[in-house]
Amino acid sequence: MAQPEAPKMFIGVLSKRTGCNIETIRFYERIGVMPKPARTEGGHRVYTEDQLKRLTFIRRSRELGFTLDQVRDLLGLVDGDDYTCDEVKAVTVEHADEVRQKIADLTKLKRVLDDMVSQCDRGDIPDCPVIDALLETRA
Amino acid sequence: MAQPEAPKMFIGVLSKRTGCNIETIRFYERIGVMPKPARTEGGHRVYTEDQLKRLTFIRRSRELGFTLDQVRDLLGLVDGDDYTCDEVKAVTVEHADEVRQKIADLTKLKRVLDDMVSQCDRGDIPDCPVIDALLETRA
DNA sequence: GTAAGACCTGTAGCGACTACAGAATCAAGA
DNA sequence: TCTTGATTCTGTAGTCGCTACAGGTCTTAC
Repeated sequence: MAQPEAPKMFIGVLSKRTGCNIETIRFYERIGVMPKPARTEGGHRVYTEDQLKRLTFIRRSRELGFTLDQVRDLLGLVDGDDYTCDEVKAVTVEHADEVRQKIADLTKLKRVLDDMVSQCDRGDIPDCPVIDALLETRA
Repeated sequence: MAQPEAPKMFIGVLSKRTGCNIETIRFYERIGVMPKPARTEGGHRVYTEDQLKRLTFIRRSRELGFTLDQVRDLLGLVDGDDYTCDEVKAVTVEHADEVRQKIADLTKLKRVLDDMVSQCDRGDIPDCPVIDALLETRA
């Protein structure tokens, strides 16, 4: 029954398959969101398909802007194995709300910046409305 | 002509008048965006109104999301004293553009999160569409 | 056997602060 | 003048999420 051995999944392959940079993978291991993988005799990390799945999960979560703490929460739920949809939803809704707030803040900001710029069209004179605005004490 | 001495502006007062936290003021001094202020005999920092103006400028700029590098640029222009409105405008437009991009990115993100949540309303069953989405390999 | 490439550990850096500890100074009241 | 309590001082280390080395070892194809 000796199967032909599949080539071992080293960190470089994992990196390519997940799009997650090698240094980052090792960093995730160090902080404990990724488990310590098996090693070759020489000490190279060898990963399983399950670990690839986990890293994909982490990476996707990060792309969606979850903090590593939130990722830890999500992983904790999934690891627990008896998570409910509601629990996961709670984390997600919380995050969505933070994003909403950030968008609102940035939108306000953008308006102020645009206003400043639009007063700026007087060319190359040194008297600048942007500078004036920046020197104003906060309302 | 000996005027009654005005009370010296210590760092605490500067902090309150600018809304900028004391540690941050010292940090700005260390990295060189704020000048080294005068000192009392005992070594306490004493600030001038000009320095308050400068800190206000920095703080306002940071509130508007300029990076410290951009703030340095702006200060460099103002310090040079012969800056033109166009130069200042360039920095501001560049920043406004970054903000626009950030808003666009976050808006996309928010949509994905909302989508995920909206599929989530099945209650407390463990099979969760958010988790499924996170496990998917990127498109 | 050799050589190129991938991998290893450990440490330090980024940006923009923030948070101490432990000592010294300042200013007002008794 | 002394004391007290608030403020300030310096210096260092921590935050977040990586990223970038240096200087070595392992794997693998030729």
